[in-house]
Amino acid sequence: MPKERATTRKTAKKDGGKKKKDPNAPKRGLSAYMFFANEQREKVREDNPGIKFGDVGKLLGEKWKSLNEKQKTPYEAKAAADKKRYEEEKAAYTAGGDAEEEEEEE
DNA sequence: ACGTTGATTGTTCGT
DNA sequence: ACGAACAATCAACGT
Repeated sequence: MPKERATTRKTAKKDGGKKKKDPNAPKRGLSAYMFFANEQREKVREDNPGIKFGDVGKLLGEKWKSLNEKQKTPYEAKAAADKKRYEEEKAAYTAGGDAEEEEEEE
């Protein structure tokens, strides 16, 4: 079973991240929801003037799933495109090794 | 080979 | 600035 998610990951930790697994930290790409929210956020709020995050968030989630695969397609497509972006970092991250320039000193 | 985990992404709103 | 519900992700790692 899935573990409970309290949604409290560490966002934007301190710069002095000391315990990171990825040396280059190839942040993954966005998620379909991210794109979906990017477009719906306006619409949702527009339909619910005065609505707050708590409601918008739930509203968004409901609609998100309400979409047909076809409707999510554009979002998924972006997600995939974004993932591709990440793929790049990951590639460099994996390729990295010794012949890679890296200026990260503190 | 398979499964788990962890890390991450963006929105809104308020404090 | 960040935290929290909302959802996806999915790549790397471990066994």
